[in-house]
Amino acid sequence: MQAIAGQEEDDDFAIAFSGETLRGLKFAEFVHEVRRLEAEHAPRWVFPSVERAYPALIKAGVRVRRCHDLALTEGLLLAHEGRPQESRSLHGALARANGQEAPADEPPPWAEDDQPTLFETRGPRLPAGVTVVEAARRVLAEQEKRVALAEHPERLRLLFAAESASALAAAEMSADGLPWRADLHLELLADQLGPRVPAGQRPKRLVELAAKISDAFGGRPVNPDAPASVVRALGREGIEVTSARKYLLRDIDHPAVPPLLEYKELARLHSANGWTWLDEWVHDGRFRPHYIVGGVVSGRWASRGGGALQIPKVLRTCVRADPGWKLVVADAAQLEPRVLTALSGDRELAEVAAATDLYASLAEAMFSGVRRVPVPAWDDRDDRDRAKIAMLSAMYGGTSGEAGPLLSLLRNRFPDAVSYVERAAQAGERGERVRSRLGRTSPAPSEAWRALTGGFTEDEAAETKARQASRGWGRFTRNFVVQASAADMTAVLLATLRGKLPSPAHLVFFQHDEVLVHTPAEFADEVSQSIVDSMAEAARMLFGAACPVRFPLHIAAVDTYADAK
DNA sequence: CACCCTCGCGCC
DNA sequence: AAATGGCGCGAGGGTG
Repeated sequence: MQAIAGQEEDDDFAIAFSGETLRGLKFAEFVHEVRRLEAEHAPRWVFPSVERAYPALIKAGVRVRRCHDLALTEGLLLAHEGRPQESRSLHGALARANGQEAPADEPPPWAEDDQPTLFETRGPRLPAGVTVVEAARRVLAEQEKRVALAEHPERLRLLFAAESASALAAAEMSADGLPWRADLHLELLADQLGPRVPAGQRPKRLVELAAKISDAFGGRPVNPDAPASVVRALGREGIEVTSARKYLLRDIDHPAVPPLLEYKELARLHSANGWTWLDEWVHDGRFRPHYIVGGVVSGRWASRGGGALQIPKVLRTCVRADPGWKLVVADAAQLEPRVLTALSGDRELAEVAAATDLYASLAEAMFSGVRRVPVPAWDDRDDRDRAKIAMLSAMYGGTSGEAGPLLSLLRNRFPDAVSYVERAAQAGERGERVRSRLGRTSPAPSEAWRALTGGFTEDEAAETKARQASRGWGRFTRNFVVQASAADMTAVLLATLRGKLPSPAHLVFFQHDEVLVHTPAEFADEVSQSIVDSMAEAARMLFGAACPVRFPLHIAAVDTYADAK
């Protein structure tokens, strides 16, 4: 069963279901109808945009199980068809369906200066006389035609369902919020930075460290917040560095370095997650960031405001379950190399991936039987680290340091897996697009890139620049096939899990390969099992029942996020 | 003053 | 010698 829901104009809403269309509904009536139809029929709701429409429904106390997000699917389809820059909104898609020029997209809701009303009412309107239901129906039919033209329509349909469900999950997570103990956060800030100071001022501990740094430079004032100032100060001491980055400073023997490193760490805490952040982002014991589903080209999520996907490890102690509840934290162990294994069908590597610690197992496969020559540079790293470098180099395109020889070894041992990413890299170097397992498609390189790489030239410098640009895009497409397929998998995982969770357990956080569920303690085991089952289903839906690759999870039911390892 | 860029670093 | 992918954010510092 399918229901179409959208905002007609200004304050009027419409719903089409089972041959009937209700028009001119006021918001309260609309909410009532959505709730009723959801309870009686649990239809697949077709929304012009979940991101724009669903938060208002959640706020009104209504949640739905299934949906089709026309904007997200339009974006995926456009990318698949090689025109990712075109409008994905309902009016844009309708114009295209009618063979007209699509109007420009309106800004996304998170980029708007003032609060939108209930649903989005601004931006280009549908043509006069066209209702939102008619437009949605037309675009939906058009999408189905376009999907049918794809090489793997069934994979795209799975992607659409997973991405649409992810959009529901994202809106719900924003509304529910991540449990966050502001009191513990405040304690931690006072502990490390000193008493609270007004915004724009340096906390006591940073003032002390800045003084120490200046003293170590002979009393001349140095601004540790300004990298150039630090570089100049070191220069005066006869130490030449190209920047003030942490990894460079670490190797310098100078009395200013220890306080500088400590300053950087605390200044980061202060500016990124200090009192200002707490005031702005944590209310009523919840951190409520805004997630953007598919906000990254590879299909990963992005977030706007609050740095939701960069919660520093030191603050995870503030993420605590409510009394009587638990946080079930699950992360997919080494997801990307496993995805590569499944994508490439490398049977040898699949055997390696049977182990929970893939890199340790890979080290065994790569280095047992290799006579160990005592090379000094190799002695401070163990085999597991080397195996990891080899694998990451395959997935990221790294060649520096010892990555080159290690990658060669990996290629000899696992030619199927390595050639999979190398073919993707070569396609990128030629300016071709590549696809994930379910059909997420990389954008084509820019015109500037084509101009740079396309010409023939005698000029050696230009030749070098062209090759650099070409290789750079190859690294992007090489990584894209893995990262985007991992995003496919976690989208399916999220969609499946969302449907399995026992009420009132609910998702509260998702980050690339990790989910957090907030649940009454007595359901924690059931929730853990739901996550395991969802992962298994996701693997089967992406790669088929015969795929031998294991996708193990680290799962823990904890009181605080900091306790999950 | 707004705007835009680079740097540096947090996360995966 | 070099040339490891994807992000968001705040501060500094320059420009108009």
